[in-house]
Amino acid sequence: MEKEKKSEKMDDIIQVCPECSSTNIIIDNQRGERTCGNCGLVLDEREIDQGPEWRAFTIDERNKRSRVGSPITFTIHDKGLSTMIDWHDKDHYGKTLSPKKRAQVYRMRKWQMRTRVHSSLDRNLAFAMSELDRLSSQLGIPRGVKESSAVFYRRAIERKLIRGRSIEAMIAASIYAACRLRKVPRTLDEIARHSRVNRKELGRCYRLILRELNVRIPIANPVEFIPRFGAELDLSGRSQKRAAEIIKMAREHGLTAGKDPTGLAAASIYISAILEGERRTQREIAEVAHVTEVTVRNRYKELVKELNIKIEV
DNA sequence: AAGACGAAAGTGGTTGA
DNA sequence: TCAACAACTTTCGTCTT
Repeated sequence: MEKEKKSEKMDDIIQVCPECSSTNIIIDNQRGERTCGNCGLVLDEREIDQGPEWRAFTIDERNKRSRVGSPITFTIHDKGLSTMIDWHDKDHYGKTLSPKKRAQVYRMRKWQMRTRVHSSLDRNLAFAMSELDRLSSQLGIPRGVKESSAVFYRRAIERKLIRGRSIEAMIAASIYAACRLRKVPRTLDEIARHSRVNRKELGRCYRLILRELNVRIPIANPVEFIPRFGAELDLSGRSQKRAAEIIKMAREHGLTAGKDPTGLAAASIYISAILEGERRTQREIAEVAHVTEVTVRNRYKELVKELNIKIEV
């Protein structure tokens, strides 16, 4: 019964394809596209996902988890879920409320405000989230990672780690942790530069988060830096791929332990760029990798020697 | 003149007693 | 808590292209 109603409604929405006037329109909820099954024309790229909110494994689960309300997000201090009581003393027909009702609504509003933003925790969160917004947009951090940062921060609050530390520092550390976890490498320096927190404090907060929240984050893999550095140096995909291969070889030879991953990435890029005939100077590479020429040099000497790579000048 | 190279001294963080 | 330690940086003079 329900289902029939729904499909009827769907038919209303779907028109004929303007290109070939076929009615065979395919809806791809995964990609959020509507395409014509006949000629392949994409009709609409931003179809609203009408599927359930979460993954469901049984039919029962699927029915229970229908989509309601706006999607929740961790980046708004109350996850976007709190109720709003509007300030007009009117009911929803537009009639003025009786004095008794009005007093009641007034009290409700008052408590609403008190419980919502005015508790110290939420004020903290509200401030933290605006800082998160600012930082992540300056650093160009993708949405998913931003959400992870928010989750870290919330957990940090739960464990009472914030008191006595600056919100800015903890937010910055949360972002760094999220970046590491989600493999969107940003260095401590980069984050420190955009926040008012110095590197040292940031590092301390980061380690605190790791320890107190029991997060295991794999050590940064130099390979993850290659696409970003490569793009900044305007290197071809071939060179980047080759650089990644060099890193892999280096790891097999046990050359990566204890070394600065950005330095390794820089050295492998230097080598691969030469091998692919796209030579970049050590200084250029050192600059985008935020290490010194000397480090690039040392690493690359080491790699060339240990891996028997021959470089023609 | 710019880039590459390497030595020497200094710095900040980790480790083990 | 402190010293030893490895990795990295800064600085600078020399060599190569």
